[in-house]
Amino acid sequence: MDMNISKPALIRLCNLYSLLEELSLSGKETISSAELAKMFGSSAHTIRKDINFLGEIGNSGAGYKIKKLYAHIDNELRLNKSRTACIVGLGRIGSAILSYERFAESGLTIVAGFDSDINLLDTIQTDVPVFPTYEIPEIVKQKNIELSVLAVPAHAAQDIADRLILAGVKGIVNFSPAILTCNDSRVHIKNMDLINEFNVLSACISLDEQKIVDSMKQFELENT
Amino acid sequence: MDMNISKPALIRLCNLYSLLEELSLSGKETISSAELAKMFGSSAHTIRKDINFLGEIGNSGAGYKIKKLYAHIDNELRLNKSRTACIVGLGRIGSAILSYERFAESGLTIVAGFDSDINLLDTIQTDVPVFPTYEIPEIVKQKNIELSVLAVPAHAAQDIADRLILAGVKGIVNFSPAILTCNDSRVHIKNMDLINEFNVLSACISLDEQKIVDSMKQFELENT
DNA sequence: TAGATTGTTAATCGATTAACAATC
DNA sequence: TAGATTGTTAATCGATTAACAATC
Repeated sequence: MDMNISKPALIRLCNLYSLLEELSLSGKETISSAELAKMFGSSAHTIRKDINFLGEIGNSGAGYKIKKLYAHIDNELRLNKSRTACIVGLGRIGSAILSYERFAESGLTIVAGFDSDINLLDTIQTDVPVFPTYEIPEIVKQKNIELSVLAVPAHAAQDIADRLILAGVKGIVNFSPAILTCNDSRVHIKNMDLINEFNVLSACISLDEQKIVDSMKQFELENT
Repeated sequence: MDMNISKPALIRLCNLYSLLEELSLSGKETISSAELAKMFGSSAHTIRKDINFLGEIGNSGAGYKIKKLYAHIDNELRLNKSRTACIVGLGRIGSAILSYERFAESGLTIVAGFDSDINLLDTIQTDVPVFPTYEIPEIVKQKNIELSVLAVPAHAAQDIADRLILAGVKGIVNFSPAILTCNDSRVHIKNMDLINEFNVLSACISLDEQKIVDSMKQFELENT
């Protein structure tokens, strides 16, 4: 496998993976890059190129065998590898994720929840063991936790992230409004702040609106 | 303003915007592109280029005035524009978002929740008015809803998205596992499926691990 | 075989980085 | 003024798209 796969390509492959999972349940056996492209809103070129990052898969001239391609991506990107994760911050969002059923199907297991509020830890209803935040270093090492969700207030986010990383966490999905950074290239952070995402969408809409206004002005100018 | 701003640049500007909001509260008045880059994990070049997409801001040679830059981004990207949003799917994630306090600070107002389960609508505790899913076309038009969160099961996602778009929604934040597509370039969709994000992180970690294994093999090869 | 479709190289496109003149 | 820092053009880098030969 080519190691220098690009980030966008890697993301597309993970999306493809979940699409193939669905398709394999539908009974369909083979699929062409053109069909996949249509379902994806990308191009057949891109899909073939992405797949080829993972090395030869064969089937040239006859489309991809869905189950074979699925297993190939699974195997090359090690998506089947089971890893353990924790949730830090058990407010509304955090506790919703804590009891998210879909983790079971994926290779991921949530093995711990953390919160700084001891009363909350005492009253929370969950099957997952929960701990006070100060036990992060101990528990993360003990349970060999590699991934974490961060759902704490902005002011606490970077500090908690630093502690998680120090304890050995390699990947963080950050729902808090703080933009986390880490200069260790082996730690991967995905910032997904809802308000920020809405701001991006709102800006896209505003730019579209502006384009319409501009083209109307242009039209007037040409017709006077 | 240059209309052809790139998507990555637009996202960075929205991030910068929320960073500037924090900074303006800290009492600091001026900041250089180099300082911003450090906080961001990007380069000073990129930051200056991004800012210049929005047109002249002045202050050449003396850093950026935090409040002025904040207001400038706000104004040019119309982030201050108040828009209305709805949440479709009031399960754990959806209802957590429904009562997310931070919306109040942003220009966004959640004006409706939707779910197909009538019993749930009857018992849910919230100040936001809730409606059955089949009322989407009516309510979206009536309340002029432009943005939506989608937190429904995968099998329902594309159908609901189509209905939202038909009724006039221009931006969707999709928490469901389905990868939504829409060929209308004026509709903006952000897919943020948690399992998929974890898969991407997991793949990144696996590739890093593979790199280490490979470099060890290389080392052995060179020393035999 | 003929048609369809992949694999892979080449060409284009776009974004980031570098450099430096203009400016405070 | 001198030092610092932006604004903007040019150079590099990387990703996507196109093209076509290889393959089923």
